[in-house]
Amino acid sequence: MSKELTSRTEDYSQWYNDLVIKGGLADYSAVRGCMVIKPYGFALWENMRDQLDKMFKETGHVNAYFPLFIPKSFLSKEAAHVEGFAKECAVVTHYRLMNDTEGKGIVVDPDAKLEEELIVRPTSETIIWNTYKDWIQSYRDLPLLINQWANVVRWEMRTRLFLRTAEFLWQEGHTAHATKEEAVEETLRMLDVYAAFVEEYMAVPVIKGVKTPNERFAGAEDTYCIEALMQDGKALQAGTSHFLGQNFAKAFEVQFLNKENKQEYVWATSWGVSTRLIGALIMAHSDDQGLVLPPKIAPVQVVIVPIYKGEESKAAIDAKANEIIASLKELGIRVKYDNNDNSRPGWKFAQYELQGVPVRLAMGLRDLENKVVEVARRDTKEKNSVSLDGLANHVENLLAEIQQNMFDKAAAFRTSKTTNADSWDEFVKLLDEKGGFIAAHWDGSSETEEQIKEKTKATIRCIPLNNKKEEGKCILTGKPSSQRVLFARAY
RNA sequence: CGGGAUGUAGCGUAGCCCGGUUAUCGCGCCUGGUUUGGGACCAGGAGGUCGCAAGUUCGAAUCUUGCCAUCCCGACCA
Repeated sequence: MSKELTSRTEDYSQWYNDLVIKGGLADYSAVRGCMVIKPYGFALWENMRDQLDKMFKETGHVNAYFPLFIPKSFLSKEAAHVEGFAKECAVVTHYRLMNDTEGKGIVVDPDAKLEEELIVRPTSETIIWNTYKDWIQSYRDLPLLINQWANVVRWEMRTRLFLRTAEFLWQEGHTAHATKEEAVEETLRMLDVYAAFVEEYMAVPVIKGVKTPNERFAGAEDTYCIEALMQDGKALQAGTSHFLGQNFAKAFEVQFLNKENKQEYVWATSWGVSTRLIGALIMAHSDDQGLVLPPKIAPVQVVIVPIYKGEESKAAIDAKANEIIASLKELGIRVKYDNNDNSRPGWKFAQYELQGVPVRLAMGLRDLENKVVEVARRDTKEKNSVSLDGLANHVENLLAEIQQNMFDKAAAFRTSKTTNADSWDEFVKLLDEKGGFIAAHWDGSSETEEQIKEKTKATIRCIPLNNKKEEGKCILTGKPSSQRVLFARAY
C-alpha cells in the first residue's frame, strides 16, 4: 500500500478518493458506478444509522420495508415525479436466463419477458402510496409515520464514491397526515432532526433552508434541505425533507373520512439522508494526513498502542492496558487495543491517523514507570503525557472537546466562506476566487436562476429559513428583491 | 452521453515510440532471525492468462481493430 496521500491543494478530488480508498472506507467494485462499502466505512454508516434511527423513533416513527421493484405504471402516476426520475431508472424486463442455443454462454430468455416492466426503485413514493391507499380509511388511521432503511438505484452518468453512486443506501421517511398544517410541521420537524444529527453527531454545521422551484424534489410542493460547506468551498446537500401536499394522495387515490364524514385527500411528506453523508463528513473535516472523524460516530474512538521491548515488557504493558480498556469501556467508550506484533508503533500511528481515530494512547515502559500515558488527539495532533489517575475521565472529556472543536472549526470556516455579493462582478469574482456561500439578491424567477447557473455553474442552494428580509436588487437583472438567497457551486 | 487520460503481481511502476533470452524496480505478502517512543533491518522465498477478444507476424506487453473497466473534465443528479 502506498503511504502517500494526495494533498488537498494538489488535487482535491484525488485527495478525497485517496482518503476513501486508503482509509479503508470503500472500494471500487466490478459493477459500473457501484462501490463496495468496506467494514470500516460500514461501521461508520452503522453508527450514523443507529443514531438517526433512534431519533426517528423518538419522534414517533416506525420502520417498515417496501419492495425494491416498482411496476412501471406506478411511476407514471405522478407527472412531475416520473419526469424527474425517468432518465435515471434501471429497468427489469425479463425474469429468466437460458443457455444460448449457439453455445455463446448464458443469455436472456426472450420468452421470459415481463408483462409489465419493473423499475428498480430510485425512491419509493409510488410503491408506498399505492400501499397506503389500502391502509388509510379514516382520520383515525392518521398520521401514518413510517420510515424505511433501504438501497435505491439511480443510474447516474458520472459517479463518485459515497457522493454519487448508482446504488446507495439511505433511509426514506414517508408520512401521511390529515391536515396540511400537520404535514408541514412534520416536514420541518424532520429537517430539524437532520440538522441536529449532522451538527451534533457529525460536527458539520448546516444551513436549513427551502429550495427554489428549480431545485425542488420531483413531485413535492416544497423541498427543505440542510446544506453543508466542504473545505474546497463547494456546497453539499446533506439531507432533504419534502412537503408533498396532496400530489401523491391524488395520484394514488388515498382518501380518508374526516370527522365530518367527508372524504379528503391526505397530506404527505417524505424525507431522506443517504450514505452521501459519509462524503460530507470526509470533506468537512479531514486533512492531508487522512480522515478526521468526530468522536460521536467514529467506529473506534480511542486506540491504544503499546510500545515494548521484548515479551516481558509487553506483558506488563498489556496488563496495564487492559485496566485502561476496562475503565474506558465502563464509560461507554469504543476502544481498540492494537498490540499486534506484526507492525511497529510508528506504522500504527500513521495508520490510525489515516483512519481518523480521534484519540490515540501510546504507552511504553517509561510511561509505566511514571504512571502516565501519551495522549494524542487527531484533530489538532497535540500530544500530552497524562496521569493514569483519572485517565478514563480525561479521555471522556477530551472526546467531547474534540467533538466540539471539530464543529467550531467547521463553523468558523463556513463563516469565513460566507460572503455577501451586491453586484454581478463581485458575485463572479467571489465564486472564482473565494468559493463558499454567497448571499445575494435574486429576483425570484426560475429564468434568472437558470441563467446564473449557466453563466457561473453556481446554483441557489437554498433560501435560509427565518431569512432576514432586506430590500435589494437582483445581481443579474437588477429587479427588486426582498431577501438574499444562498448561492454556491455544489456537489 | 461527448472530450481527455489510464489499464503490466495486492498497490505503485519500468519496458511500448523502434516486436526478439527467463517482463523491471519499489512497497506489501510468506519463512527465519534481530527489532519496537513516528511508516524497522538482514537473509531466504512465493506471487503475472501484461484489461478482454480478434488480427498482422516465424515471434506481440510492444503494431492494428473492436470491446470492457476506471479516473479526470463537461451535460444530468441525493
